[in-house]
Parts: sequence; C-alpha cells; structure tokens
Amino acid sequence: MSVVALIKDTTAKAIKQLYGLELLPSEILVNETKPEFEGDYTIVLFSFVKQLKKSPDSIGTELGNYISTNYPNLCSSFSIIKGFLNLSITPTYWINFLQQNVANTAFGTQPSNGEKVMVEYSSPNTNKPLHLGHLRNNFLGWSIAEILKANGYDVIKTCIVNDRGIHICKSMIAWQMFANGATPQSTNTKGDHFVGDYYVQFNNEYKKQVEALIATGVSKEDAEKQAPILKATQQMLLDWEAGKPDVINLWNNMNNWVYEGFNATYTTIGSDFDKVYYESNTYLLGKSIVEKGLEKNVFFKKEDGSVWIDLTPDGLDEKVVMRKDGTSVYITQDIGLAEQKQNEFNANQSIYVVGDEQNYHFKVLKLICQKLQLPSADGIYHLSYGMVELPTGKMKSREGTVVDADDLVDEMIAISQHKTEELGKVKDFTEDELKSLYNTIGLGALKFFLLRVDPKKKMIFNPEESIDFHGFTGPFIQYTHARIKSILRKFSNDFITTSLSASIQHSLLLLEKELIIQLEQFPLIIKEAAEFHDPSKIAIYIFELAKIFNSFYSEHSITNAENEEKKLLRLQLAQLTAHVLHKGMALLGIQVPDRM
RNA sequence: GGCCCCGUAGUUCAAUGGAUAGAAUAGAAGUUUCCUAAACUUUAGAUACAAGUUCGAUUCUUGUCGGGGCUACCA
Repeated sequence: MSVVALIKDTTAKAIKQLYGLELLPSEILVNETKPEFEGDYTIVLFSFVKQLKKSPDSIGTELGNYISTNYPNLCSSFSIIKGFLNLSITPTYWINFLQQNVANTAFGTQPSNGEKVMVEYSSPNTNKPLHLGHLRNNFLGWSIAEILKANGYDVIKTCIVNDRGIHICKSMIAWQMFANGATPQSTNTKGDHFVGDYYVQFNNEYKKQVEALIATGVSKEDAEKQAPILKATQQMLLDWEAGKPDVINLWNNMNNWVYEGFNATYTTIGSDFDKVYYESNTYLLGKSIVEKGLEKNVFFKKEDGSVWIDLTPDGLDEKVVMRKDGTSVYITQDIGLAEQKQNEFNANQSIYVVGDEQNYHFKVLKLICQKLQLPSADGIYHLSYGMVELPTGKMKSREGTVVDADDLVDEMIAISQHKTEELGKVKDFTEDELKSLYNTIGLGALKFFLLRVDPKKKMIFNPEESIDFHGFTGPFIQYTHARIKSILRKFSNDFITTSLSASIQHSLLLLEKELIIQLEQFPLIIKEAAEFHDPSKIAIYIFELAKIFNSFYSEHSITNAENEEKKLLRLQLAQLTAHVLHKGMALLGIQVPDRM
C-alpha cells in the first residue's frame, strides 16, 4: 500500500475511534507537504470541521496525537499550521520501502486483474501520409495500452484502416490521369507519399476544372458538381462497389503502396497492432442492426425509405442511420464494428483514441448502442484528445501547412545525431549502436514532447522552433538514466540484495529522503494514469524524479560516499531510480540508453 | 441559431475547492583538478474581465470579451 493510502486509511480509523464518524479513505485529502513547512505529508482538516463541529486545530492535535502514538512506525511527529496537519514520516518507513523494492523488477505494476480492454488508435486514411496529429494519436494509443497492461489489464490493440470511399477514388483517378504508370519504385518515393501526391493532384485538377466551368458561365455550385474529374470519381466508386476487376486491381495496388509506406513509419516509431480492421470489410456491417432497431422501435423509417433515430429527448438531433438507397452510414458501420469486436474479443471495455472533433459522434454512438441494448454499449469509451495546432492555427493539408510525420521524425533523429556528435561522449560506439542511439534520443524527444501534455487539451507546435533536448524533455530523462547506469556499471550487482543496517535511518539526508518519497509514489502514479487515461501524469512524474536525482547527484557522491553504508544506500537509490525511469519511459513508448 | 471545449509568466505546459499559483524554455548571474555540464545553483516574470457561492476559487455558478470544435443521406 502506498503511504498516501496508508495515511488515509489510518486517518479514517482514527476519526472513527476518536469521534465515531465513518469516513471513506477517499474523502480524506492528503497532499505532499509544501517544502517551506516541516513534514512530509499533509492532511487537510477543513473538510472535517463541519461534520465534527470542532476547530481545525483541535481536530489536528487529536488526530496527530492518535496517529503518532498508535502508528509510531509511520509517523514520528506532526505539526498543525492554519488548518493543515503536517505529518513527518519516520525514516524507518522510507528505508523499509527501499529495501523491499530495490530488487523488485515488477515495482510499480499490478498483477493481472482478468479484465480485457481493446484500444483502437491510429486509424489512418489511405490517401494521406501520416502527419503530426497522427503521431499524437499513435503515441497516445500505444502509451495508454502500456499503462493499462501495467495495471493488470489484458490489452488488445486495434486499428481501423479507412481504405475505401470516394476520397480513395480521387487518388486513383488522378493516378490514371497523370502517372503514366509510375510506381513508388520507379520514382523512388515512399508509397504513402506517392499516393498522397496524387490526392493533391486531384484537388488541383478539380479546382482547375471548376474554374474553367465557371468561366463558361456555369454557377459555382453547379460547376462543383459537374467537373468531369469528379464525375469520373463517382463512377469509379460505383465500379468499385460493383467489383469491377480493373478498378479493384488498381485499388489493391495503390493501397499496398500505402501500407508499405505506413509500415515503414510504424516500424520507425514503434507502433503495432494486434488486430487490424479494414473498412472495406466492415462498411456493409450494421444493416442487420438497423433492422433490429426498427423492430424495437428504436429507429423509424421516413417516407423516402431512409432510417433515423430521434435523439432529441437526449438533447441531441435526429440522426440518419441508413440512407434511402439502403446503404449504411459512418455511424452504422461503427455500431457494426463495435458488435463485431464484441463478438470476437468480448472485452470489458473498448477505448477509441480519436480526436475531440468527433466528440459528438461518439456520444451518439454510445447512446445508440445503449438504446439498442447491445452488449458492447457500456464499454465504449471515447478517449478524446485535442488537436495539434500550429501557431497560425489548424493544420490544413490543402494549404500545405501539414507537418509530415516522416519529415519530423527524420529531423528529430538528425538533430540528435548532431548533438551527440558535438558532445563526443560515445566515440567508441559502432555504426549500428550509433544509429540506434540517434533513433532512441530523437524519438524520445518527440514522443515525450507529445505525451507530456494533458491529452484532452489541444497543443501548439511551432515548426520554427525545433523540439527541445533540455529541461522537461525525453533526452533529459534519458541522460539521467545513462548517468546512473555509468555508475552502476562499476559495481557488481550484489549491492541490490545486500541489507542496509538499521542505523542508516539516523543519517538520512534531505535529498536522499526526497528521492525515496518520489520513488514511493510510482505505483500510485501508474494507477492514476490509467484511471484518467493520461500518460502526461507519468511524464511529469518521471521528470520530477529525474530532477531530484540530478540535484542529489550533484550534491552527494555515490562512489565516494562518506562511508560504506552510505554508498550502499545511494547505490540502491540509484538502482531503483534507474528502474523507475526505465519503466516510466517504457510506459510512454520511449527507450532509455545505458550511455549517451 | 443550437450544443460543446478553451483563455495561467515573452513562449510551451502544471496545479482531485486548499497553505506564498508550480515547471521548462527564452532573459540575467554563477558552478567542471572529484561518479557523463544533454547537468546543477541563484534571479526576475502570469490566473482575460466583472459579479456571486465559501473559512478558502486558476478550479464551481452567472455575465462580458477573445479563440476553437461540432451541428453531412462524407468517413
């Protein structure tokens, strides 16, 4: 149990003993004591005042006395300042904690809880290369999956590829018109970029044709509908749905080019999936659901044959679930896919990592599933994250203001190479080791940058300023880890299992204690990160830990400690710190090097 | 029009209704005969505005101003 949980439990017991009042531990507010006051953890007394009808000071005195006399191993002394009860935790408690966990490779993680969670993320569109927004999505999805695993969940990572529809046909038409049989191989272009370029060409040509039509006197609205290239695209979609062989062939070819490109990017950034769904296989799903919904009167049919659901009683709109031509729409496909996933995996929860522009969509999705009483309904959770914006506003592919994922990754790796070479600390590395190190640092900086902020909030990326390698960054933590490792390398691992003598508690220094206190919080942070679906809690936590360690490192020597006992204590502190940094970064999908 | 989200140092981000609003970076000043200076130490700088709720408000309520999203028989 964490100290905070222990303090809450103890306080609840004390209040029951002293006043006969039953409180849940969760109703008790415990914070770290502000550094300017004496003590380690603080109980906020104000919330008890009303129920106990006593002054904060007298409650504090009675509580403090009770806890310090009945739990002398936990609390050595206390003070009350302005309604806050500051507890000093005994050094023995901290030393015991360190001894119990220094050799525990599972420190921070929970055993299996038997629950299954699906995490859907990435979900790319096959006619656009990945951009910065996709990176945030991928890193978030991956990290959430890892965090859930660390909390004992069985996690299945999935991806739905948006591989069909009118937009895909646009790239295909443009390729037919302009490519002269070119391929990614013949042009030496990455497949996803190759196809993406034709999508851009389509839009350029379309614009030209519309302008030409307007010049002949056609209204803008009509011109946008009549442009020959658009007509051809619409025809192609019909041909695709009819299964016309040459269209299907082209579609297959172009998609395979894209997948080759995506896979290269996924490999570089370390993303993968346990199960990939393709919309071309799932777009017909959901029809039986529409019928079921009609039977149950959840849906109703309009005169033209289209099927709707009325969500006005829930404060939303009427929503179409099947077109008049009998085809299913986006939301219906999603209901179908949710059911398919449920049948296939029977997970307790299904998390969708999707941008906050789709908040409304997922609200509707969950609501409809609930009204249909589908088993998947209650497990649907939309992990809504904010857009990555530029200082000038939203990224727009049409205006060429998109930050390309591959470009950015390459740039980050190049910068890390440049900085590493400048510092010249790893001149003995082989080519392969260097390459891997540049990747680790460059991607570490990028991932940390995107994961260190609250996922719910939109964030701003300024392409003019490169992502930092100093301060609240991935490389800062990687560097701290490498520094620890270089010390630990000099010692045999015996120190991990050696017991500290009891007397060490009398000489625990402030920075040593701060380090232990921070280390002790790791399991709690992992739990909170899962509960709030928020990897930034881990990023902030390991940064704090690294900072404390660095202060400690510059203040006190490990190798040349005052005596052998101190050296042992500090080695163990360094060992556990390295483990937590390593594990915490792994939860963000970031590796830590032993040297850099 | 309706619904939803957001306004915190120059900049990028923190702060389950709790103590004097924390960091990082940029700025100023320092630290290397000693475990990696991608580090450490010191310093200056912010809650858009106005009311309300209360012991206490960046946080909750209302209004004003500013920014964004959604409101497709596209996905």
